[in-house]
Amino acid sequence: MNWHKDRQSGRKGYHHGNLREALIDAALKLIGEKGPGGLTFADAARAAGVSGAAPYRHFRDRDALMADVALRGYEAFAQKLSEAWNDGRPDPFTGLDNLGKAYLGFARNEPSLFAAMFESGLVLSEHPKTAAAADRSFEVLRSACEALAVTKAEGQRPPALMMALHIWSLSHGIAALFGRGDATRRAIPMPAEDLLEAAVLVYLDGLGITRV
Amino acid sequence: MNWHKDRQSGRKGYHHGNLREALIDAALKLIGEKGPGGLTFADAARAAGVSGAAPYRHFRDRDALMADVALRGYEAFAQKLSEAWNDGRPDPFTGLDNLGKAYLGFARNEPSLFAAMFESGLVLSEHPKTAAAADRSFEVLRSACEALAVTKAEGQRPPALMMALHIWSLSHGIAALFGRGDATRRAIPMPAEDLLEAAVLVYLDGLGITRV
DNA sequence: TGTACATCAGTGAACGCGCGTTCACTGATGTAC
DNA sequence: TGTACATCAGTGAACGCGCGTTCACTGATGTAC
Repeated sequence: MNWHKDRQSGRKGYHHGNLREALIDAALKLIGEKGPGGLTFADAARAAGVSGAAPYRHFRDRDALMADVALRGYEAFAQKLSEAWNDGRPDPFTGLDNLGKAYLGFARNEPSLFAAMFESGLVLSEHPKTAAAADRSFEVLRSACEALAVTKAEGQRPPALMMALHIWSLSHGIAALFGRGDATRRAIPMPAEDLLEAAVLVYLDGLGITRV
Repeated sequence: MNWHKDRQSGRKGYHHGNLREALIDAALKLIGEKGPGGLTFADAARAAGVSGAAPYRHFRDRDALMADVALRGYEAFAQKLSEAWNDGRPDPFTGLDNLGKAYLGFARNEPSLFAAMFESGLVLSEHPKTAAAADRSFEVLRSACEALAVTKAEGQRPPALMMALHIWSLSHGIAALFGRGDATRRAIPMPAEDLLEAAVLVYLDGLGITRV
């Protein structure tokens, strides 16, 4: 057995084989344990089982590693949101509701990715690939709002961009304040999902968008 | 001159006289420069012009210092919000609008305090005084929502707690995503204040609360 | 008013530690012929 | 099919640095008498 791969460490010997991915995984675990500020290059190397110099073959510095973690985060996020929205099936209202639940679910189930994406102090304009992935996940929300807007007669449609920014802010605020998966969550007397669902219903009502 | 106080350093000689406050000020500056994660005990001591051991006379550890900064933050925040709300004068709608603007203004003008309050990873339940101050600032928002709710006939009034949580989340989401005073802000094609004002109007409309 | 004393805020030197970064190196892999 | 060589991923030792924390200490302040 064990011809090509060391099953214990996941290494092939001198060469790791997949260090880049291993460092990202390690970073994710460290962010989960100590927050985005607790991520160090040395720690990630240790967790991946390589020497402290090895990460320099793959990332310029700690920020580049963080940006890559955030990139994975945004990609997974867009995926989850997209699945939840499901092209507005069975109907846009249900779809948007699922979208909101997916947003909160992501914040709760992937607190490390969420932190890397939104709380690591990354300047997105310095990491274009990460910024593009972030835009793609926002695009899901935006097209959902588009679909809801067109349920209204032309001329009375609210701007979908505004709707999307409103609902994004609402979801994000609830996730950041009340929907976390760690000890920094603030307690409220209801599930975050219910809070969001109620807010979105009231908001859509205010726009005159109601279930048929 | 200079009988009691060294005007240059703000010190009285061997004894600093006001080290606790000086450390909080220093911490605030450091958070502004390097983010909440960039705050170290040693740095704060250096900025306050004392030896590295001196802070231990006033704070158990770095977290205790951070909690005190956040406490000051929440106190200032409650003050600003309260002034903006102005007991619902001239009318609750204007008051709530001003309240929202004050929220965003605080996030923009006091990014260091804002970060200490919401992004430092502080566990509020471990710092009761800070938690109490946070509650007091939320209370301003809650009583504003109460005042708006009672403009509706009894029996049709939305629960003020829910309203307050919704508007808080919305304000917080907009502040965190689009309303920052630093490079981590995401660009949108409108002022954050306008975005929030529009959202609150739509939301109140959805609750059937409209200006008379 | 003066003096002796208790209190306590801040000193500065010391310690161990972990981080970031560089460097010449070594060993595995793939490929040209 | 075999061999020589280029490539390059990862090593491990080294460096300077700054942090957290402890310690016996010192000097300023206030107060009891």
